[in-house]
Amino acid sequence: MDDTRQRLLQAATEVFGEKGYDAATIRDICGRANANVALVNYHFGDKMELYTEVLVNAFRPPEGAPPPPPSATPEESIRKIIRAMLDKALDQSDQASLRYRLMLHEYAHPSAATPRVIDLTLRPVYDLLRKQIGTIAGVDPDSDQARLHVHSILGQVIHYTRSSTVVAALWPDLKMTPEQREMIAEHIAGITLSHLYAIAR
Amino acid sequence: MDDTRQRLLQAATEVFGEKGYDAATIRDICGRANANVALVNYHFGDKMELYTEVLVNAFRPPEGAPPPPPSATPEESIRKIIRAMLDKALDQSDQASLRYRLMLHEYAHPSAATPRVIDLTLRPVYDLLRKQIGTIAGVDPDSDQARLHVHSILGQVIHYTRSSTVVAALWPDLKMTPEQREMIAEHIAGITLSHLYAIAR
DNA sequence: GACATCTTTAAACGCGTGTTTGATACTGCT
DNA sequence: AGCAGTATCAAACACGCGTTTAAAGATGTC
Repeated sequence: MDDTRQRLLQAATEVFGEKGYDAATIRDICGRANANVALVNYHFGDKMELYTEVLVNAFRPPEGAPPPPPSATPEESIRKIIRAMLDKALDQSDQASLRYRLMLHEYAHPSAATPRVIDLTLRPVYDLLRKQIGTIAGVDPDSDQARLHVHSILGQVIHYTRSSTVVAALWPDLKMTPEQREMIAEHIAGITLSHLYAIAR
Repeated sequence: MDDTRQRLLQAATEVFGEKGYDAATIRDICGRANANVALVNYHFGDKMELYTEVLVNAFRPPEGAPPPPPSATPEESIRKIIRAMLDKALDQSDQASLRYRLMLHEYAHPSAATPRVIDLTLRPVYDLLRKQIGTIAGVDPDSDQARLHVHSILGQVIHYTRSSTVVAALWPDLKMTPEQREMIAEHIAGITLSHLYAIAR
C-alpha cells in the first residue's frame, strides 16, 4: 500500500524532529511506523533522501492560502509575531512544533538543505520584522540598524525555545506558563520598541 | 610517560570542543595525540570518563586568582561583559574559545555534567549582570525584570556565536570583523540600557 | 487462472564505533 | 643483571548502524 510510505514519513518527521538527523535511526523510524527496515530504502532510496522528503513535506505551505493577517499597527504586528513564535515552539507534541524542532536541528547541524529551510522559515519573518522596524524607526529595512534589531528578537526567542536546559537551570521559577510566555514576549517586544522610539526621536 | 595522558587530554579537549561528545571519536583523539587507541581506556577508563576529565580540566579556575575587575560604572561593566563574551566565543583555535564551545555543546546536548558546567560558566556572569542591572534600574536582582534583561543579553550573545549559519544566511554582509563585533556588542548593551533608563525614570 | 509488477519480509553484509586482549617495550629498584 | 610494575602496541571483539539481497506475498491485467 502507498499508506506505508505515509506512515514512514510521519514517523520519520517525529524521530528527526526529536533527535535530529544523526541521532535518528532507521530502525527506530521503522519501528514506529510498523514497517520493515528495508522499506525506507525501497520507498525513499536512503536515509538522506527520506530526510529531505521530510523537510520538503514539513515546510510545504498549507493548501488553503492563509489569509494575510489583518494589518495592525507595526507595534502590534511585532508583538504578535514574537508571541506566535514562542507558542509554536513550546506547544509540545504538535505538528507545528515538530516543524520548529526540525528547523532548530537544521541550524545546529547545518546540511545542504539548511539554506532552503531558512528561506522557508526564518526569512519571511526576518523580512517582515525588518519592514515593520524600518517603519517605526524611520530607517531603511536593509540598514544595519534594522538588522541588528531583528537579530536581537530572533536570538532571544530562539534562546528561550532551544536552550530550555540553560534557562531552567538559571531561572527555576520560570515554568513557561501562558502568562509567563506573555511576559517574555512583552519584554522582548518592549526593549526593542523602546529603543526604536528613542531612535525615531 | 605521564605526558601521554596530557597529550590525550589536550587532543580530547580540541575534538570534543569542535564536534561534541557524540560526534567525537576516540580514534580521532588518539590520532591527534599520536597515541594508540587503547590508551584512552588505559589512562581514563572509558570515553565518558575522559570527557568529564576534559570538562573538569577546562572549567577549573586558573591558578593565580584573577584580580577582580576594576569596578567601573555598571553601564561600562555590562558593555565589557558582552564584548568579552563575543570575543571569547569568536576567537578561533584559542583555548578560551574551546572552553566556550565545550559549553555550547553541553547546552545543546545536556548531560549529567551540564548543571555543573552552567554553575561554572554562565551563572557567575548571570549573577553579575543581574546585580548591575538591578543597580541601574533600581530593582531587585532576583526580580523577573532583572532576569528578563539578563536572558535577553545571553540569548542574543549565544545567538550570534552559536547560530552562525543562520546569521550568515540572513545577513551575508556580516563578517564579524572587530568593528562589527563592537557594533553588535554596543547594540545589545544599548537596547537593554535604554530600556533600563526608561524603567528608572 | 496465469503472468508481470509492485510490496514486504527476514537475514545478511560492510563499516565504524568503543572497548578488550595478550604480547611487547620501557622504567626504576635491589 | 634480574625483576616487578607500568606503559604502549597491533589486533581482535562485540555491537549498532545504513544498506543490500533474494525470496515470498500481494495486486492488478489480460
